[in-house]
Amino acid sequence: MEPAHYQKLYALLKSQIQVGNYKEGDLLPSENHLSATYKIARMTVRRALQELADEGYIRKIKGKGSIVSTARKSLGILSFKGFSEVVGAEYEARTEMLRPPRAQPWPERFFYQLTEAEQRAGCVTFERVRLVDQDPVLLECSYLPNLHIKDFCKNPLFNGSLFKTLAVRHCVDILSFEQDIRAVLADETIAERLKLKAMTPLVQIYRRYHTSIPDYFVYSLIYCNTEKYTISN
Amino acid sequence: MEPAHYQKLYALLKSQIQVGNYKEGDLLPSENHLSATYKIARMTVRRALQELADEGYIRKIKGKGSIVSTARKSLGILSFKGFSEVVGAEYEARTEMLRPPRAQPWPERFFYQLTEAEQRAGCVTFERVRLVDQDPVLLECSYLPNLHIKDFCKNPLFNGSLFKTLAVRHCVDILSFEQDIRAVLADETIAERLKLKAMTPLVQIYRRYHTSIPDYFVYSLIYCNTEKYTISN
DNA sequence: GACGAAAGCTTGTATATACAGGGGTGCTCC
DNA sequence: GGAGCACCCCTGTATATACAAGCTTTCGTC
Repeated sequence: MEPAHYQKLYALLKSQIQVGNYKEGDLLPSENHLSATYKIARMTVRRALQELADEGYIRKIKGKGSIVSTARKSLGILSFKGFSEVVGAEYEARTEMLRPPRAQPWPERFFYQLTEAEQRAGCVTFERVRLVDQDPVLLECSYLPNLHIKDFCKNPLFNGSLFKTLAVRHCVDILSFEQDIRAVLADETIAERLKLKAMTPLVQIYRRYHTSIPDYFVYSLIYCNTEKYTISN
Repeated sequence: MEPAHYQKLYALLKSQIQVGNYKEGDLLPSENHLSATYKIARMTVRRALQELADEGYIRKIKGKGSIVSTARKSLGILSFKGFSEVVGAEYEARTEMLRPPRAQPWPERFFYQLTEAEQRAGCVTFERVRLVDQDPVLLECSYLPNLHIKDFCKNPLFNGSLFKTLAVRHCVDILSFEQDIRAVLADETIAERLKLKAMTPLVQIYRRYHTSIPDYFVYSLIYCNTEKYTISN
């Protein structure tokens, strides 16, 4: 069945934002303008804009218009926050690719139960470290079922972002996630990667991201050193 | 200014659900029925129901109706999940009040920056332990600014739930929260409360809950033993 | 020139109406 | 009695219209 008008407009505007045709701070065409342009009722346009606003793609201001806002609303993407003594300081954050994307079979005893289709497809996996002020504070291993992501390994990540890469190049949108959090002691492998003493307490996070494609999930295993910074979401 | 019709209907239905006039699984009156009862257009009713659905109070089913669903949608309330060997087992969860609610000044060096109004009002604080299968796994210290919560300390929590107490008795709704997560080693005090060895890694969570009252926040400091269970949200 | 009112844009709320399509009930026909 | 169909109630989508209210610009008056 064909998608509803409001869904088509929603998808259209969203993709334009993601690709960058509308940039952060830009004013979207007004509701009446969109209504006239696409020959649909204003209430239908409003419905599409409402969904964009709910997901944080735009911010609507009465009397003014709809403003594009890249900052997705509370999808709980990990971010860091300076702790106690360093509050207010400025950070330089950087991400390093430790192990570039490669197609391979899933690890044995994966941390989430995989469907048979996922199991068969194998996975694309890579490993990144995030550094704040030269300190490695986060180790992230990402796992994507090798489906819907043709040629993923052939190019570097779009803007250095996995989510943007999936959205722009593969039409896969991250909608939400579930996560399991534990506190663990660093083992030698991780201690070496994060340059810390063994037995340092770390936050370990298993994540399963839900996408706009039914039954297509993206997985991450994350280790965080929270001595100097906390994890916020 | 008077709230909009859809907001009034939204608030009315929400409170009826919270109080229990509509129970989980119940069918709400149909949109046309509500429209006729309250003499407002069906589209306006739909708007109210849409908000309830967005927040997970109801689940709408085409051709059937709106079903009340107590389980709030992903507000990220902490829940536990059995880990590896215990997946599938059944748990008996219990909460114990270690230190009952009491009004007192705020602790020195509180983990979130307080406004002057909050500082002046002082706080109501209490401490609870959550046990799973007799094991204490979570220690939660809650702090509420002593405003809008008259006689909070005089009665036990409604249904044992802080959020339900605030909603039903004080008309304060929890809308969202921000949190800071760290991994720490248990000190002696906490080790004793959670009956574990010192130096066990714990997940420490600072939370600030946003409520339906502007500038009114509820705070929690949480310690979790994640040896056997993980934290999900 | 400065200030203020008015005009003209925007989004927000509300209504009435229409039709599509899913769910459930019950009836008819076999 | 059972399968299938018709009907009714429900939510989903879409439209046209109206007015309220916020923001910006323009224009006119002082």
